[in-house]
Amino acid sequence: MVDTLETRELRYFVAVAEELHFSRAAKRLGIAQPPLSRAIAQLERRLGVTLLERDRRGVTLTDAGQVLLDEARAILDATTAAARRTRRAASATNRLALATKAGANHELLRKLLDAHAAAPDATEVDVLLCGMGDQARMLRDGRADAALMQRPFDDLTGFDTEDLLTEQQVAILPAGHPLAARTSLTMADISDVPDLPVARWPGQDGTYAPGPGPEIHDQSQLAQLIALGHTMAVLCASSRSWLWHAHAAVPLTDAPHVTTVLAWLAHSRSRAVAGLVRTATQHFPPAR
Amino acid sequence: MVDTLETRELRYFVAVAEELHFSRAAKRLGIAQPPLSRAIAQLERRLGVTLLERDRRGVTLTDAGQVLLDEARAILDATTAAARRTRRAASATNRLALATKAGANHELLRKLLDAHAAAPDATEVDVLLCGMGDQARMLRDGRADAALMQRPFDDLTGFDTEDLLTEQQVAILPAGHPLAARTSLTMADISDVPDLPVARWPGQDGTYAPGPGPEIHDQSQLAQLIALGHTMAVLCASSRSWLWHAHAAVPLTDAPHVTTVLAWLAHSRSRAVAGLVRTATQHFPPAR
DNA sequence: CCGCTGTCATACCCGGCCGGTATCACCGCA
DNA sequence: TGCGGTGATACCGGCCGGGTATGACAGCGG
Repeated sequence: MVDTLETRELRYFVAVAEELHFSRAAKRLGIAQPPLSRAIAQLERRLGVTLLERDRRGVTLTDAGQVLLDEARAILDATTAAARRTRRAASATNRLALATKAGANHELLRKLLDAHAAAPDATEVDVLLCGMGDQARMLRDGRADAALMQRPFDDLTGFDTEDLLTEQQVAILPAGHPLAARTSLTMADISDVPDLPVARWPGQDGTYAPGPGPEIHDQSQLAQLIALGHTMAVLCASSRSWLWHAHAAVPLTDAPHVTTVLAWLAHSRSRAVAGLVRTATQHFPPAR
Repeated sequence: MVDTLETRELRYFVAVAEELHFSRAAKRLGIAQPPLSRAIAQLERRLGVTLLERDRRGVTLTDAGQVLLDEARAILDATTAAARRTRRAASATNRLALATKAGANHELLRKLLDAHAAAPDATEVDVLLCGMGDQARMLRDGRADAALMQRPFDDLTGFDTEDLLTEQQVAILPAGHPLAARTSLTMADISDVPDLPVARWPGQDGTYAPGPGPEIHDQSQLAQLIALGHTMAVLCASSRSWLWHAHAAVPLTDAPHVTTVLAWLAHSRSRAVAGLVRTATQHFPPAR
């Protein structure tokens, strides 16, 4: 009845719960099937709960099993994150890993880094470029100490944040398109333009929502497709910095504003992170 | 080099890191000292990091050790929470544990429970009365599924919330006191009243901030002390419901408003919680 | 109806690891 | 220079996790 879930048990359970098949899970874990069955049975006995319903035709998760699956995944992620953070704290002492989207926020990042470098207690900053919402993952799994993220696009739960810059969104169009001549547009104007379907970005699970527009992986690809007149995109105003001559940016009056924030793990006790946050609050509009 | 931190290792490390003394830690863990030393050494070898500096005159934590201590505590809490949630999911199926402060929010709680009971998919609700910010702990460690908490007093990080009721704060005074005759007060009016020092509540770590006022443990004690004319307190307006004739409540014009919120664990997948949240959003002012 | 296949559970053995006791190396101290 | 007290080391025994072999059982095709 003691509630000491060993991570080994959790690893085993997650494997079985994901495969819903003991033999496959055992192979995935690199062990034989009987020890796996025994380990799961032992876990169930210790918890006093049946986690898996095994009857003819396969294995299914019980409600309790589903709960434990979610919890176990979180715990296992936390352990690997803990190991990484500990190693980083030992090796990269007095360094700070800042995750940011590749190819955006040049000026903002420059301004932040310059301000930080000028601070008296400046720590070295390693900038980690990552794509499309990888920042949250890197922050959570301990590879980064802080990140530049965007509200309302990114999932900020579990993070503390400091607002850095709020900006309008703009439509990026081929320069020659009729809509590019307008001084402003609305969301209604740009949805369902037959010859310019809006580009689709992957969601945070890596899949694409259905739609007519092309599937975009990175910014250079997007720039190319827009210049060719195959698509258009909605981006925040600072994206203007990397536009080509073949591009046009038109403000969107009714699109939600985008706030770039400095994010870090809630309850962080890192002195380096605290220093960066402090310079950020000092060099960017402190309150709304 | 593999990053599989076993919870046993983490338990051991936390004990040593907290005691800063191998023998005491071993006694606390119920094992002998040599296996403990070996386990810690093994953990350090596997991580490739020295966590503890042992030289003459005791043991101290390295920076990396401090990082791992924080992480390990969180992970261990998560495992016990996981065990509890799993057991509750199996036993109290289709029930829901709602944590709330003892002795507050009578009307609000009644209204919420009535609305929930009237919903078509009503699950049974177990109300857990707890004192002074225990709600957050019970939510985090899996003893409760949802809680009534108050912004800005309670630490809501890690929770999703739904605002239920925003109210003014009032000063609760002895009925006979001169200030009780006023129709409104400001924070300046009530600070530093020599004969009525403001009562002190414990912080979320259980300690009291220094000050002249009496240390308060619960509401009945506070009521008694106010009625005796020994202290005063600042509470949200709904506290009027339990006032005595010997009490007087005067609105505070410049105190921050208090919002009572329904809180639950972010990323919760519980159907029961979702149902309660749905009825809450329907029966309380949906948006500001 | 009967093997055949594939599932998970059971039985049994073995080796490694965890925990125990005994001891050492070292330091501060009287 | 003993003495108390620290953590580290040496060694041993039992337990438990992992392996192989096998069983119980269901679905299925002949």
